[in-house]
Amino acid sequence: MDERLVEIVLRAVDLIPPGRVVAYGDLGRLVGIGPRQVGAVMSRHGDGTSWWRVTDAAGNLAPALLERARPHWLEEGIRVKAGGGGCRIADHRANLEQLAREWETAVADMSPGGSVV
DNA sequence: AAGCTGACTCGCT
DNA sequence: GAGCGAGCCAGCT
Repeated sequence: MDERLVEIVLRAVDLIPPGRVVAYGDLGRLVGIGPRQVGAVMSRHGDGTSWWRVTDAAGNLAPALLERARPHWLEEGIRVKAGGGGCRIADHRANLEQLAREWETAVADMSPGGSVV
């Protein structure tokens, strides 16, 4: 796992606006890696970012994380599914095009001249 | 080197 | 909508 890749992933997470959510897969497609790799990065370096804005395609998270994420969701006005599951990602999915744009800018800013992905 | 594991996703039932 | 299986990529034993 390239540290550089880790950074651009974390940048992408930071760009997700409060009250918005994206799926691992979306993030993965954005930066050019697989969904599980996004999860792997988050697992190792997720602390220090708004990791609760990244869920699986169904709006769920690993059980342990669900507990910690819920307060954040409530605070940001992200609706959660009845039954204590995850959040309603379908109602809060971030604008991926806009996210992609901002992400490119952020990455370009952090690494002038380097080749990404 | 072979196998297991995981903060995933998709198609089928 | 929920349960299952297969595909997926990296990292660790």
